[in-house]
Amino acid sequence: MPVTIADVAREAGVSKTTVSRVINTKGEVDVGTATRVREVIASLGYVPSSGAVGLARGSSRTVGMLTPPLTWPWMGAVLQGVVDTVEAAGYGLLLFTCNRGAESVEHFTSQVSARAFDGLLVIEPENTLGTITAMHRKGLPVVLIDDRGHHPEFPSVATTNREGAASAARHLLAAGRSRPLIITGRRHFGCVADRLKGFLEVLPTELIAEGDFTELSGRLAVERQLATGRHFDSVFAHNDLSAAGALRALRSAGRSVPDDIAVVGFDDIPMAEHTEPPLTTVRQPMREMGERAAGMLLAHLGGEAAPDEPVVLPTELIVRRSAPMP
Amino acid sequence: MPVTIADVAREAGVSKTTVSRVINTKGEVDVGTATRVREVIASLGYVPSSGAVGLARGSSRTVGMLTPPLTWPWMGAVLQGVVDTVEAAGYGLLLFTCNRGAESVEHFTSQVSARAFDGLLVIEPENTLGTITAMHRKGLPVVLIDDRGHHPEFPSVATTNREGAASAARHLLAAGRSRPLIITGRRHFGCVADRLKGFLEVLPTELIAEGDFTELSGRLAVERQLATGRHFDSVFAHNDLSAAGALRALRSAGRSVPDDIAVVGFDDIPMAEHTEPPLTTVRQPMREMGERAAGMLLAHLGGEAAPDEPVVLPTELIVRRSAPMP
DNA sequence: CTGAAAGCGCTTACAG
DNA sequence: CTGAAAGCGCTTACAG
Repeated sequence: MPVTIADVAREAGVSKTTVSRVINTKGEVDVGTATRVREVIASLGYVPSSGAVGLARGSSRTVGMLTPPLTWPWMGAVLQGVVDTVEAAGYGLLLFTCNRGAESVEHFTSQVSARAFDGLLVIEPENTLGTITAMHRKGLPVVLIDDRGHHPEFPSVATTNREGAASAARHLLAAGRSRPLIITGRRHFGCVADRLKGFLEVLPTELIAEGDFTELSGRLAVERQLATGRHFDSVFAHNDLSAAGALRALRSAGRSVPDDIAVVGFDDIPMAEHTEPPLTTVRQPMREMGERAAGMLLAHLGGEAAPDEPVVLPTELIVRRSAPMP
Repeated sequence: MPVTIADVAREAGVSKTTVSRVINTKGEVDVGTATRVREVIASLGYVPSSGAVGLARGSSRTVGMLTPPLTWPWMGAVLQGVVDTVEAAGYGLLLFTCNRGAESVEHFTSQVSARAFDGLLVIEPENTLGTITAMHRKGLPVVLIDDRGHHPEFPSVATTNREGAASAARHLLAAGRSRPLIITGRRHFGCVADRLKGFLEVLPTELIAEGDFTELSGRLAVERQLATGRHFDSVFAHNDLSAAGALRALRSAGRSVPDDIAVVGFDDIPMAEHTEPPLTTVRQPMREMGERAAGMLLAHLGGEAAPDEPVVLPTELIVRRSAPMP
């Protein structure tokens, strides 16, 4: 039903080969012929079938991306960075999410989807790393975004978790805070260990509550700490969501931020500007991470060797009112 | 290099036809043969090439999605709804963004990408509607998400903008507010006209400021209104971002929310829970919209007739402290 | 229950 | 500068 290259060829009175050549501007073609072919293409509204092109060329000019839930507050930025980069290179982006746990990963792997893309971008695969590694070993180019501490055998891009946390600690220290409460993410994440280490090296404390990156866990951590009656003068939360929870708990308890207690988060999600007071936080360049990861994958597909060291992008301390400049 | 159906056939001592049959569980196959083939598939790690399958079958089992910037606060929810639905049906999702304006739409259209998908999901195409309509007329199934007032010739899913705004007005009225300031989005959006109308029918006012859905525009609208000295006792913002701006401006000016001025937003983005005070808002079921739109497209691809009326999902008033129950 | 062969819509040496 | 033909990896009537 749709118009094919054969239709164009017939209409223009040339061979399919010639049509293909003008489309891909490959090899010499008579200027007159080329114009005529182009006119026919336009008038017929011809668009090459990507399936056929991919089959013939042996590549799909598409990259896949496997993501955690898209409702995570920083996913939009990463995704935007990836899409921009991929699109600018004339590639397509095939999106997968592993919401439904291991089952959906199986699905993902064995689906026709495999080989629908030339390379794969992965964010925080959790229980997926084994599968991904297997695919990588079979020859699928893979780049990991925001490695959380599993050091995979493929390239990855990360941020300076340790140094970022250290900068938060230095900031609090400079503001005269000496008894911080740390609200971590799940301990098995590599980034959590790094942030903990970076912070503690600068500003040691034994007030450490394990959270899970949710607003609720931040709120609970502060409530429990207040209940113990043990003094603290600041909070360092491992992400902005739990920092927002901490802010809320402090306000409910009648503590003033930052006068009584300063609060620093991590991520700089859009919400961080809008909490009360606005949140001082360690910014992760999520969009840039998406761009870099996509760029690395594309370069690899283009034949460049993959870097064997993880690419590490710098964090930046964003100072707002929850922990102002001293 | 990768293993093909021919490799499997050879290894299992059968024809490609038979392999294809066991993969697609089509036609009768001897149980023994089937098991053997499956073993070979597993041991070789064979995965069909989606390009070849699509070419042979004439469909790609992939849907495309054209989106505005992914950093918009409610995009994650829509996208998640779409991905879940599409994945559950065994389809892939190809993501496109029209960041770079008309040029990127051209690109999008004429790219190999066209025909890489069987159907297209579109959010708020702005200047793209013409192109999309043309593609639709050529036979591409299209579903529009969150129609903003261009009533296209293809199916769409929307929310009850008018009734949602009316519910906000009734809520303010019940709380004894009679002088609202309305902060709209761009006037040429259909949803803006609907929200304006729905609100004004219940609670007329001549205090109307045109905004553009940004935090800044909400802040400025309130600042200007305060500068005029004209009294107002509430704000109805056409989205949560500008409502957040309004909250900030009111706080800076020393006005108490909700005591002096009640504020109601629209959308219920994740941030709405975390403003100070938390925002009363008209919730749009973004995730459900994504699910429904994807479901409609899939059903259409499956042969069902497209509904000729837009599907309209109900909004819901979420009451928080910025405009509490009377 | 199974296979040989044609065909899906392209690209790419190979000839000319 | 141009074309005929083979081939990419599948599926699908058609025969048996």
